[in-house]
Amino acid sequence: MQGDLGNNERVADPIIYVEQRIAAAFAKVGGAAAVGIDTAVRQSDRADAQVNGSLALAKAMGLTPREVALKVLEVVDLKDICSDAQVAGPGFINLTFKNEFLARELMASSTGKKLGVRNATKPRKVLIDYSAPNVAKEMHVGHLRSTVIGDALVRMLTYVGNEVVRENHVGDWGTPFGMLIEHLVDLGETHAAEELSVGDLDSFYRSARKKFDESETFQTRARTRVVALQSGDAETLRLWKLLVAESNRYFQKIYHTLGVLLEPTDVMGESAYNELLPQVTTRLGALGMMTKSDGADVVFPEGFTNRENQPLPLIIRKTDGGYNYATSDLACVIDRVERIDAELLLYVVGAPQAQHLQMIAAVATQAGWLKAPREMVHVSFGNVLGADKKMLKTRSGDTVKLDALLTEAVERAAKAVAEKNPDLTAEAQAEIARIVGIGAVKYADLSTDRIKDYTFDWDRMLSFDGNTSPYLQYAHARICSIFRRANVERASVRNFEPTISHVAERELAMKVLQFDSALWDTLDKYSPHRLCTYLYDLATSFSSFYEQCPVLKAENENEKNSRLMLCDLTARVMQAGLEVLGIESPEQM
RNA sequence: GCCCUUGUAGCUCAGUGGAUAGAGCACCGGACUUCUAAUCCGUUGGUCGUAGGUUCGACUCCUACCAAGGGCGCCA
Repeated sequence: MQGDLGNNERVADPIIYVEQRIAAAFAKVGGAAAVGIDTAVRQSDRADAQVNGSLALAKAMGLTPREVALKVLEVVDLKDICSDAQVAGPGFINLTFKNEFLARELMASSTGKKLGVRNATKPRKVLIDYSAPNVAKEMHVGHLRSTVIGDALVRMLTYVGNEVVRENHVGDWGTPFGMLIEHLVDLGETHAAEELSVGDLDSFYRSARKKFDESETFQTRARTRVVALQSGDAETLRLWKLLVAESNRYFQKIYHTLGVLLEPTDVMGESAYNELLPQVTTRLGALGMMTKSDGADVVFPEGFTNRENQPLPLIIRKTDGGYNYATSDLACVIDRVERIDAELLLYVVGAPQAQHLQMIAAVATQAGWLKAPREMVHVSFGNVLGADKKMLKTRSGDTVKLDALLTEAVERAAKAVAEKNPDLTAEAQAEIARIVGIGAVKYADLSTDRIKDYTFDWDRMLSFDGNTSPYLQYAHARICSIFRRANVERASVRNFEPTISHVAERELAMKVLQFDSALWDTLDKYSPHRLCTYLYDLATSFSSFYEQCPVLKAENENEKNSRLMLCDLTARVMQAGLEVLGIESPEQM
């Protein structure tokens, strides 16, 4: 996925800006030899940016890298951009940007529509499958990552101009519903609804399970009920819908607390694909892809083997004639491609499903349902671990309920707020605690590489030091505070072209201008932690600036306005960055 | 047995084929009559799991091995 300049948004990142000129210079110097050479301009700790292409090109041209670099510098025109461009070390070109150039780029970012972020070159219709809780089961910590990562991707993809379709693949069908409905009948609808509406889904499920395990007559009832459900018995469906509705109401409550965009209309439960299931078998049959194996209808996609090194089947129709999740997932692909016409299908699903999803993709591709440029991507993620390095559990060994987890987050944050800022009203404290607590949980989840497991640690995620959301939020709040003190409207400084002089101003300016690169880099890999790392760097640069560069007591009016402009832009980037991660930015803390 | 993922400082984690591998915590030492010290600045700390290979150049790409976790036929 690529960014584009065609949205009236001038590219703000000086590194991207200079890249085009450098590439042209390399082509001029190297001619045919330069084709395929990486001329990318990169961030550097020795200068504002560095160019490495000379080292790669030298051999093909029969010159030393330094000679190539000198030739490139002869050809390239950087007068308006760089104050310095030097060959260094074995043949790197170190670039130093003019402060006036940085100031112009800051203006472009400040007055642009999206803080310098480019729109997608070709906006796509993107479908995101995420969250996926189960009806009549509590949402627990296992649903956290899918929900939070999926929500962040929705926001980021939307921000750069894609059309995003959210789908919550709720587990609302299957054999457990026989016992759940019978349990509902036993309790009486009113009482059952009460129990479900207070969110005590686990005990409901456990009681049903217990009866099922202990009573043969209950088992028989449950099995009969499953048959009735699948054959569309009206009364059974009515009871089933009751369960689904109560559960969805509860999920929505959690989503609201968590601050994710999922709505009831985004629910596309497994049951939604029931009518498509027979079509999956007939279409695969018509394509000649299905074979009988041990009584079941299966497809053998290429490249998958089992324990005995035999071809591994994807079971489409079980020996008993029933369908399973593979069938349902294939129906999903058909629906998403043919009805919704999504071009990119994102599955924000745990890593253990990798092979299953690969098989689904393989079969769907072989069947001709998934054709380039349509693509299916597994956005996989690892587990949430406790301090013991095992799956996070409560002290008593139960799964951690999401509801309880979020409540505790806000409580812990409230304690910190009360301690640090007791002068605020109770209402203000509660609101800040909510934003900080929820933000901390989400940020902890988003800020490490999603592919890895991560260790859940209250103290660390709520700390104001290090790569945490409170630290980022604090940077934002401090800026808001400056404007409150100055009694200056934020918007009034946005057209002021700043003068960059202090080294800390420069550092901060460079960081602010990298928002676009950071966001696109994040989208490129569907890895929100990259944006987190950027925002943390931005906050660090700001904190350093804040220490060294007085704003309200600047030496003169120009310096003061310059710094106010830089502060406002920093705050806006921070706020926008956090927002696409699904995290709010309080104005005071 | 086959396949996938992970392995970086005492701990938690970043790291785009480029120069001297970076943060935070912890440890030690500094800075509040100051725009929020919920902060900042400095010191200490590394066989990048191991061994080969590709390359001008490897934490990064390839191969093998070691370790941890996960997956591998009718649950979803």
